[in-house]
Amino acid sequence: MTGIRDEQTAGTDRRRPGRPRDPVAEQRILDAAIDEFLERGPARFTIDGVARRAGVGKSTVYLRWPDRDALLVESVRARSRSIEDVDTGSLRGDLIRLTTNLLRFLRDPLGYATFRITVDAVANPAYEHIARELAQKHRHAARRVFDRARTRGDTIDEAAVDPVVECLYGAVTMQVLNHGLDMASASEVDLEAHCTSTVDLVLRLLEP
Amino acid sequence: MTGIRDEQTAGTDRRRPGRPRDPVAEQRILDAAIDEFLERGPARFTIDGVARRAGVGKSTVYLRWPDRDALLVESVRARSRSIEDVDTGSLRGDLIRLTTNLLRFLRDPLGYATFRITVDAVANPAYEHIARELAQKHRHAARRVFDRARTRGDTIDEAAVDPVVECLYGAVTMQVLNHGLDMASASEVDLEAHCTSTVDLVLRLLEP
Amino acid sequence: MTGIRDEQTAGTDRRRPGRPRDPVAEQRILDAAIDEFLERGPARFTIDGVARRAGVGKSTVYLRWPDRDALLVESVRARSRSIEDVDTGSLRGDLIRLTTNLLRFLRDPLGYATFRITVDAVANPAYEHIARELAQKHRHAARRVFDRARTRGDTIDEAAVDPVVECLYGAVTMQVLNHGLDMASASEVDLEAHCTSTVDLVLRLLEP
Amino acid sequence: MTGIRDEQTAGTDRRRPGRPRDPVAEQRILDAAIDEFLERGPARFTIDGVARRAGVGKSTVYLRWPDRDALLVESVRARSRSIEDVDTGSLRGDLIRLTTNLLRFLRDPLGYATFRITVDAVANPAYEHIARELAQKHRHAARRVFDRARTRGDTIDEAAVDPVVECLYGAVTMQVLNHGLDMASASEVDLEAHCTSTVDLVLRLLEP
DNA sequence: GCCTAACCGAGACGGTACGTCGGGTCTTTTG
DNA sequence: CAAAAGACCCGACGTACCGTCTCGGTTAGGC
Repeated sequence: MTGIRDEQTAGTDRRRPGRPRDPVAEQRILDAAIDEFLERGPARFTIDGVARRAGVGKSTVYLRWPDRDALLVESVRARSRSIEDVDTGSLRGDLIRLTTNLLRFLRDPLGYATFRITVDAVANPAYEHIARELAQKHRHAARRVFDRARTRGDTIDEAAVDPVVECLYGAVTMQVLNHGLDMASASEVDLEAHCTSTVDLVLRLLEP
Repeated sequence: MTGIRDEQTAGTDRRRPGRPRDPVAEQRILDAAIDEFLERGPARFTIDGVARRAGVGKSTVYLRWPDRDALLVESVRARSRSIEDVDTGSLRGDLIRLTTNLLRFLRDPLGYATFRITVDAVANPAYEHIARELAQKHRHAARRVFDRARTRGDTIDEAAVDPVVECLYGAVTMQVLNHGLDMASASEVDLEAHCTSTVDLVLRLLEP
Repeated sequence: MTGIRDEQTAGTDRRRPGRPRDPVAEQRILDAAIDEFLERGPARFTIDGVARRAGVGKSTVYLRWPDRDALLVESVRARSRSIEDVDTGSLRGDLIRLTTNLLRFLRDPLGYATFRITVDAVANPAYEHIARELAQKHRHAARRVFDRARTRGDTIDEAAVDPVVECLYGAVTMQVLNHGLDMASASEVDLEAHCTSTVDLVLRLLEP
Repeated sequence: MTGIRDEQTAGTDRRRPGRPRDPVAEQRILDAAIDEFLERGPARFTIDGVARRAGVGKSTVYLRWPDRDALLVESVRARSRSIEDVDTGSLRGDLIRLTTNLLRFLRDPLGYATFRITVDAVANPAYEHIARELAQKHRHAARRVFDRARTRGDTIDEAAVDPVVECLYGAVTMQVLNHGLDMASASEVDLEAHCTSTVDLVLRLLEP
């Protein structure tokens, strides 16, 4: 999946004329952007600050990203923990793992930033791309889990699959939204326990 | 619930000395703020713009709201449809109505704005108040629905109530997030149909 | 003669509501601009630098002057020695004084800057105003000198007056242009001596 | 007189190894520079613009001229009408021709540009070379005129020669400065008439 | 017929300044 | 004597050039 970053090579792998872009600068900018983001938050995230921190001219930044928002999205996207696949051997285990992963993701500053951007995307077309990408990732992860369950011979009420996934993801999101500030110090164990109980509850809906 | 707005008269109806506040200014600012918000979105919402639009000096705004975020919150809050109580005579009917209301709320620009502010509240303490208020409203609405169900003699698995509500609200939120851009033209009937099927699904979880 | 500076009160001496422009800031900007100009020259003269030096925000500068050129012109104009009237009792004395003044003016960095701006004015309309003003001043000064001569009863070839003045001013300008860099250390006495000899020469042209 | 342009062959006419410079590029750059200069003026004259216009890389420009100012000077110099010698058979005729030539030169955009550069040269050492060169040309032209007059047996007040030339050149310059904008449409005949009357006036100063 | 060196175009690089805009404060006049 | 108006300082925005640099590729003479 390509990023929002302006692509130097458009539709061709042929080398473009002129001095090639410095790949080191690219990484330095992204690193600086992450630091800037984590230190100052999304509102006080500044192109000037990123360029200064990266030891790079502003034009070098603007050559790659069209504006502040694009850099913000890209830098967050580049670092946010991806939703890796899970395979615990059972549908229940997979769903618990999946849900816990999402909860962990949302409680991480970068993950939550990604979520915020996703939320903004409904109103801000600049963010649409990253939003779609994230939604797709989550859908794919869920699909794989259920595909494996079917392969194992589990009997599943197919009509319930999509709504159940929606409920699970939604319940986790609600958790973070409603208790985000209070559960700041919740332990990993608590997270998993909560996810387990939620999964055990909705699992009944999948029985035919 | 009072607003965040600075109050001039604190506990007394006695006329305060000095020039009285322009009673019209308040409303003109709020109206202008709403317009500004709807036209330019939350990120490009500016005090300068609101003041200009309202035909008012910036300090007139700052006299009433401490900063940009406070005005943004207040103006959105003042206009966003509140979650009114529902009573259809059955738990199922109430939940369908409740869910449909939330879906409608989130699909309205101002309602969605309120949601975005709630999301930002996790990172921005300035928004904490409105976020808590909204969450509380939703919780209360749900609680009333279930209280009435108990009064009617319905047998409910009490342990499942909170998770089920969380799932319902979460599922609706996921709907808007994932299909927000695509379902722009979905009809009212579709909304209700979708909510009905979701409610019918999770309703099984409440049976003891 | 008013400057190019944006006028706050347009067509009325009535005090405007709101905080008035800080007259101190005005002067601090002009002083800083002069310093900036003298230290770095017209090409490296910078609004950022002036604002920094004056301890003033850039917007405070842009509130008064529309752009870099306007501030440059105004600051130079404000300080450049004006062509004061001279009255030595004789036409010859007056012309020597007038010519020496112009020579001194042109050899002073600010005066020369004014001259450069005048030269640029032919191509750059932004400078037209100051150019016309300077030319007019010089014309008036010469006119007064000759008016007094006529009053004293001197017989003058009227047809020669304008060309002679043109020659005198032009000769001085040529001096500065051609020897500007070399005569950096010329003394005041030298200046006057040179002007005297030129005046004595062209004075013959005024005899009827 | 050689230009400021970097010379490829330093002190030897021996062919240097490597690819020789493209002689066409040289001319294309100069042409583009002239166009750029005439369209945008000296202040907004940019190397980027010249290179773009000439269809040439920036390095090709910087290989030949050390910086923006040098290219500006060279391009103007290369095109500005040179002060050719004049020989009409009489001192009066020569001076009229000389003066008219200068007036025409100054009223031409490129000629005036050269003059502006000369004026800037007093403060900007980068322009010193072209300024000296122009002054020298003018001095030589005048010297030749007077040499021929002496050869023809004219009796001339030698002490008055230099000041008179200074006055003539100066008067023409003043003309352009003061009336530059207004006399835009003056005809060739008018120019010559004005020069004639000025020459006729100052000619008296040369009689011993 | 390669080798080497300088040129060519293209364009990225770190900088600096531009003129605009917005946030939140401060200083006047107004009611 | 507080409200209102608007100037204040600050600093980021995105753009445009500067003069330098690094590419891939071209064009000659020397070997």
